Amino acid sequence: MSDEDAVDRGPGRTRAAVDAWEAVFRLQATLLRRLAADDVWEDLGVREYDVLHTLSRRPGGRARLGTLSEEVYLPQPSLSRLVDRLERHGLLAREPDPGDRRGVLVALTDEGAARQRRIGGRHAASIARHLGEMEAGELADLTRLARAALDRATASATDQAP
Amino acid sequence: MSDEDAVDRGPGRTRAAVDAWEAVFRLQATLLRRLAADDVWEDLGVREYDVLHTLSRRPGGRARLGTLSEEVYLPQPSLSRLVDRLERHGLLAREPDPGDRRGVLVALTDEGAARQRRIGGRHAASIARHLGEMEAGELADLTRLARAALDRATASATDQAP
DNA sequence: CGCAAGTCCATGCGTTTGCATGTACCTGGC
DNA sequence: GCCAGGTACATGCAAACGCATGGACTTGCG
Repeated sequence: MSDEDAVDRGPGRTRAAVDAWEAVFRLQATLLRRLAADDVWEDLGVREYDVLHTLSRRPGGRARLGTLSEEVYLPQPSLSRLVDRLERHGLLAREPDPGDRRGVLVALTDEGAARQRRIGGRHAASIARHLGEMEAGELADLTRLARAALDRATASATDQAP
Repeated sequence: MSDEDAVDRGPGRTRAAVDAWEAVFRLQATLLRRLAADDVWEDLGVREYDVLHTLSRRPGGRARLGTLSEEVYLPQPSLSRLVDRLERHGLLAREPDPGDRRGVLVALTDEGAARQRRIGGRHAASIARHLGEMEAGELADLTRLARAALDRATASATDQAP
């Protein structure tokens, strides 16, 4: 995904960062394609499932639309329409937020929760099929390092002149 | 991104795989958003740049459209239109493939190559800014493990009954 | 209280996406 | 050489995306 040399702390430093990004990018891209291709999604897409999944791990199976928007990495207007669709399919419902009348709570219906569990089980198996070949230690290390990188990136998000 | 327990070789095995996928997915998603938000892209998008970049590392700065399509993880019709746009901007050109008259070679123009270098340099710096906080060892391990995972995933793509 | 500024979600609109299909070309068997 | 089947790219069309904006509500300050 990238090129060239740059500043910061050393020349190979940039190269190492770029290599890491490229490797992670490639891994995610091909894995996502494979997972999406696996026939586990019934009639909805990966993004739709991600919303159901995220809601399912929330107390009460509901969350504010804005919150959800950040958690599933989807811009708010896109999520709003996606919720429209899932609502039409009866998998979730909008409710007014009692504490803030501007807000909207998105809630999993029973059918939505059931659907999430069915798909979730198959999806997990699918992931295991694709990554299961890795040794347990490698898998754990990959998880740890990816989380570490995410932490660093999140931390360093504090720049830009105000 | 996922849930539940499943089969394969053990119970925690699936959990470990799911955790790894989730960590990698999150890392890529937030990093991609950050990188896309960094003001280095002039007037084109990440996907457009990816095409220029991929072409730039090819002998002659050209490749078959189909080949390119796989390398940038973009379905062929989508790439075809994306090439339309870049062609309109004068950054690349279509040429007939001399060896196969069905084929189309996509070639970087001089302007396209120059643009790629400019953006590439800034983009690399941007990556270094976001990941540079990591220790060199961690960065190298992350790269190694992501590549290993990709290899395993690619290898195990040989199933499904014929 | 009253109002200016800010937050939250929905919608208009132009662009991009991707599936399904069409057209041109290549290849192998006869 | 010819034709059936396969491959490569383009295009029609419906869906989805995302930015910019609009309308509803909240908050904080005078």
